[in-house]
Amino acid sequence: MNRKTKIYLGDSKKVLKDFESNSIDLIFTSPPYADSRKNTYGGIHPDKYVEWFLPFSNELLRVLKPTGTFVLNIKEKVVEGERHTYVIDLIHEMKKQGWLWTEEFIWHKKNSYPGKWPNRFRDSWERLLQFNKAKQFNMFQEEVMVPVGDWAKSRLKNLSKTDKKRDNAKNGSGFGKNVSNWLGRDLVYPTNVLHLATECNNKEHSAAFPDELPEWFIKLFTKEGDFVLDPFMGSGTTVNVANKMGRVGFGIEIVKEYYKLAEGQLSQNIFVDEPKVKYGKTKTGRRKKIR
Amino acid sequence: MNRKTKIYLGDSKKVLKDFESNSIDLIFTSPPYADSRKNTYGGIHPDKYVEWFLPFSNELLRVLKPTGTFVLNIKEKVVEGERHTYVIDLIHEMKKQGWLWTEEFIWHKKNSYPGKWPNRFRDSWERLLQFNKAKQFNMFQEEVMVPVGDWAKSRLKNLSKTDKKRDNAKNGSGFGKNVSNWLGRDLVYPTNVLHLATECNNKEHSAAFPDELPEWFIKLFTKEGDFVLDPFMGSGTTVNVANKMGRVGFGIEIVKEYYKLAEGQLSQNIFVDEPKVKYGKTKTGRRKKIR
DNA sequence: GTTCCGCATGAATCGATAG
DNA sequence: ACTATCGATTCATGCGGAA
Repeated sequence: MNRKTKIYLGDSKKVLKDFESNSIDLIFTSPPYADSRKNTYGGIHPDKYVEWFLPFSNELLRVLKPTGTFVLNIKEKVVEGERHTYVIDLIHEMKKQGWLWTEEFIWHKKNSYPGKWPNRFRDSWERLLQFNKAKQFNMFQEEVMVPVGDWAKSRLKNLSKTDKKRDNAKNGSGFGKNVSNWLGRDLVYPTNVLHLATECNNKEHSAAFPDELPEWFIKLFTKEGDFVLDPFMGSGTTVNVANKMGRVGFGIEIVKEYYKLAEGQLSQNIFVDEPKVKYGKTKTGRRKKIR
Repeated sequence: MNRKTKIYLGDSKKVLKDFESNSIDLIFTSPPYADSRKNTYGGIHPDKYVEWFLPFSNELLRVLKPTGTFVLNIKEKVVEGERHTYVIDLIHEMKKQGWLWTEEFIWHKKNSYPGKWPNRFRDSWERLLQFNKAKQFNMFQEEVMVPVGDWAKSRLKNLSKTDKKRDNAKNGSGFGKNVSNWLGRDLVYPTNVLHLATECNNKEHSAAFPDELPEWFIKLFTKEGDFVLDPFMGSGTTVNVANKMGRVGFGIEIVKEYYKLAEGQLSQNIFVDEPKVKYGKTKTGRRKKIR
């Protein structure tokens, strides 16, 4: 198997056929939501969502290592005043395929989409469903420990951002690794709620999640050199982060426009890794803008 | 119908038979969790949970007003390394009964139960499933507005405590109503994530939730004089809070020990409401301790 | 180089209007 | 009647320009 980060343009169901069975350590993805991203995959109707998704999850089950983990970022839409059931239906059907539904993490979004309606408040959270092939899976809990106390969450957020910048400036790789060093001590294990802000940077791909999201799960479920897959790559956040963290990232995207975005991001990231542009201000600035 | 707060000792399925149809404005409850509170209703096995719960929800559907709301606090247990599906199964079955699954709020528990396991982190959130009989239901959004900005959550917590105390000292009822006045302006609507601490006050009933939880939903879904029902009353938090807020509370509990707890709490609360003990420090202190 | 302020902008949802 | 489109609503965040 290819040991270098690589992205593919095409349908995951087909592209994955060339992937070896039991080869991937972590699958982290945020598939197109029902009725969103209409250009992609023809825009899936909520009632057809499960049926549409199952062929993908079946192939993902095959390529995942027995010790690997599949983290699915998803949230059901409101349809005619009710939460649609396609997500909980999907859990049932994936269990039938052989997946274990190990855990449900919550992404508590600090800045959720605004709006006011007579019958509901702003939706401020998304599901991060953890699936596994076996009850024994790799989990490196120490890698995601956080400072103790009330201030932990906001502090961590600021820390990780600052830390990343400084770490990038110094060696251009493995950002976030040294978070613990900055605070030094009194670390505790986190919970199953992640409290992160969405990012509004990415003008060209609206559905991007913050780096911190895949970063957290990559730290938790993989070690350096492991294989990370995002079958609905989008603008490539997961693959890019995985690559920066010294993992081997694989990304698949069917929309050429998004693929190109990811390609640009990734090549830039690799470029930054080269010694000669270690202090390249222009590149750094531009990378930041495109994210 | 009885217009005074009242609690019943018995099985909700039977007690509710005497309740009029379409009479309750809000049902807020945290039923015995699967395999928890084993004395209650014989301790329900996760695999039997849905089957066990449906007769209750069917009766609740009957007594709820068409404009009313049912808020169900629940979280699935881990069984053999997996999250059990009885909660999502329950959503399906309740929809078949005629319930609308309008929304899923998250209770993000600030101080979750401690512990460490090799394959999962501490569970730090619970579901608050909102069900309705009709798409048009009462919702008084202005009653739960919060201060803007980063400081909102911690600020609100302090505010509501102070406010409650001062409000109680002055007139002994309707705590929390004037929260907005203390800050004065810049209030925003909240989201569907509630970030509250659990309370460990109640030593005698382990499954108790904080006052703020029913308080928030009572403010949101009812006005003064409305009827609030908790068919799995436990130590009586919901009924007690409802009563303090000028609503008519109905509580049903099958375990005599819990019923007695609730009875003691409630009589104390009513006692406090009487003018002559307006400044009774002892009573206030004790009530606070027992919650 | 800071800090401060104004402004645009979202994985949204409802209800009304148009076809 | 049923579907598609559009305007109104709302707030945390990051950006750019100004002091």
